[in-house]
Amino acid sequence: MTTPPGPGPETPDRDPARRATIADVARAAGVSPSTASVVFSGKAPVAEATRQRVMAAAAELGYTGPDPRAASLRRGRSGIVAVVLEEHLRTAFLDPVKTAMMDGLTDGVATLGAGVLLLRDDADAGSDAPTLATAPVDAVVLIGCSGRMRTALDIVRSRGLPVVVIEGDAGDEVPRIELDNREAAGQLARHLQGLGHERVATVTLPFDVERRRGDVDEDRIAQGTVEVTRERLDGVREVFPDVRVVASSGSFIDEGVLAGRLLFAGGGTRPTAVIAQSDLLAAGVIRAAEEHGLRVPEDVSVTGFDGIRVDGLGSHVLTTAVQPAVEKGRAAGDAVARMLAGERAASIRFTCVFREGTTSGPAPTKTADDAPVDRRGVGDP
Amino acid sequence: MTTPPGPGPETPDRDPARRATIADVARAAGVSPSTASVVFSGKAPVAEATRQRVMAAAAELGYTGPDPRAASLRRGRSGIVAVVLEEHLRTAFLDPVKTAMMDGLTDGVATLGAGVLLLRDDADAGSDAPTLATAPVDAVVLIGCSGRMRTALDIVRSRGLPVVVIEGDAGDEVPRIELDNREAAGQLARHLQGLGHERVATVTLPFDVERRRGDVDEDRIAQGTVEVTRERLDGVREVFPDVRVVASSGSFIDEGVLAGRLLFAGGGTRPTAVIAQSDLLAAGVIRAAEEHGLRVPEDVSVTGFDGIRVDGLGSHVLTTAVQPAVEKGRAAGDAVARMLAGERAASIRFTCVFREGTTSGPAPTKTADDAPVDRRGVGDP
DNA sequence: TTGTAAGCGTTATCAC
DNA sequence: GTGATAACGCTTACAA
Repeated sequence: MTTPPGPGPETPDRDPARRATIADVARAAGVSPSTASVVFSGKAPVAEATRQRVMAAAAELGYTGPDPRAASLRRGRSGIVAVVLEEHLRTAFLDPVKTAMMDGLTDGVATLGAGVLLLRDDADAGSDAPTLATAPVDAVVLIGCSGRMRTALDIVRSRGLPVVVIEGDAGDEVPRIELDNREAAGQLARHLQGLGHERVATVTLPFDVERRRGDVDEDRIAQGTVEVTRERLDGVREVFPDVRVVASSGSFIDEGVLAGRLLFAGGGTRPTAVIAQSDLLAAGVIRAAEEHGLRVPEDVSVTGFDGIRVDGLGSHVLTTAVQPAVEKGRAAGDAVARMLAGERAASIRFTCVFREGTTSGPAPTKTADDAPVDRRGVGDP
Repeated sequence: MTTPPGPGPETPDRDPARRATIADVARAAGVSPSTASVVFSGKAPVAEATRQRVMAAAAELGYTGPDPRAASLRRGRSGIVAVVLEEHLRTAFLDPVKTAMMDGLTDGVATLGAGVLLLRDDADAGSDAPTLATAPVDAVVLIGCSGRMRTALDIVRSRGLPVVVIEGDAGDEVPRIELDNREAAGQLARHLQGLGHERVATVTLPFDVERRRGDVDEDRIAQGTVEVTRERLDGVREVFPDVRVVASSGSFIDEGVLAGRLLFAGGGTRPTAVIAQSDLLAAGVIRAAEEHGLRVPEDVSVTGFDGIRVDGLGSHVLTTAVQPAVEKGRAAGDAVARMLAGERAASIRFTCVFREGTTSGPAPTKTADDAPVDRRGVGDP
């Protein structure tokens, strides 16, 4: 009685305003829902004739495949991996290293059949944007290591989601993808030492969420929460214990310029070599040096870190530690995949490759107590 | 009978290996599931005492809130908006305009309580990554206008998802966010015309998915599928109908360099002004000009498009059309929000602002039939 | 190869 | 303010 004897299956017993469901399709095709489901998932063999009938019915009803929401509830998987960045997207993607990493990551999770949901670690109570606490994700990748990462980590753990950390320490339970920051930085420092440099300064990434610029004292170093910064600094200090430490507020060319001005314009003794903790910072330092009439590498050597292509470096080739950024991302994706498969993912430590460029050279022979003359007098009143 | 008289609620009638559900919490708290649900959603008033009991039970059971998958099935919303990019992520995020747009977009969708899922328009059958066809998203934002966008559009429409297009034409049904490309380009051209330029070339974005570099003939222009490219070109041709057209394969400084070399090294007559369709291209053109010993703007004027900050431009300030990239993204987010709310979102057309910089100047006075001498002889054998 | 049936964990609705 | 009930749309043992 509920099904009026209409002129065929094209008059099914359902509200036409409603979207068709797989049950509708099955009914129209005269098969069971499970068969229809299998036709779409391909998880079991189906007779070709049956398949055709189901597809035809689907086309007829405008059914375009299983509702992902229902499927993910049933399967217990959403096919989405959250990536938690510690900053504004614009900022995150300004950093070529992060971009490369993201690329590897999307690759990595794609093999697992997942997509990447961008999340910020400060998207909290205020807005009702999907947070780590509410997003339908299967796993989480944490990038960076700000203080807020602890919060993120707590949420993730209480949700019981697999998690991988890139460049950060989340305890032994959590697999991490890291770099031999200390060793690579040490190598750069030794390179400069071999060239005879003694008055060396280093321009670092931020030490903490405050991201304050300028000279840094021991206290702040000790209290720093950003692992990478400290590791790279430690590597340098092994070689140059008394290195002057200037912090930037982020990995940008402009920040490098600011730090460089501080180093070169200041009245004190100028360094003959600057070890920047990123290529972008290094590019800025070089620019600042040139602003002050200093030649690179004749008057001052500058090294970077990352091994990315930096625009605006002119003909310089940066002496730097090349890190496998894309691979790092891919490794994170793989680790997530493994955890989702129930395996235990191990932490991975990647190795940087030292690359000698044209921005480092022999230390200038000392003429006086001071550094080379500022040929353009920019720093003078 | 099913609940053994254990020593209290901490011995609930459930498999302890399973994650607690809201039903478990409700049972432990001695309330109904609906009440427990309301405690978490806050969608209805609950007595404080009840609330406390539920929260306590949740804490006890390690329940951290509703399962997003189940909630999204029930609600019919996943809180996720897909963003379809026409390229590799790394490539997409290399483009400052896109990054800025993405930023605005995440802002825009956040007001709606949604996150952004990154999708590529070629992530198809091959892998089983979540595609437009299978991702649990509430709405879709299409960026760009490659040929593959049509496919994406078909999928989206058959799924009945709200969709917004940024910089592309998807028919009148689909709200779009666009720019006054033609007018803005025309303005730049008139600016150069006013400065006396006659031999003008333009370096364009790609015309089609092939992205072939080099001089372009009428046929290819006519067959071009990329709206932006054509619109900006049209604007220029209104003023300079015979402009030489050189296509790049993307908005990159390097591409600008290649195009610039073609223009400046070639034996033919050199342009006195180059209208690049993006700031990055313009930066490359400038670099190429300087390679060839040409001064900007004395020997050749160069204009860009976008108004982003370009690193590596030295002291130049680009003459360009400044587009409101972040606003575009936010507008897309807003449009999606409106559509999700059942309203009909209108298309929006943003306006660029002409900015005169230091890279454009009066046309050099003609000395011979040829362009200024290549002072460094780079182009000579 | 196909069908039956039992959920997946929530939340909207409505009655109390 | 709280509770019973019925979906939401699908998948997958298991049985036939």
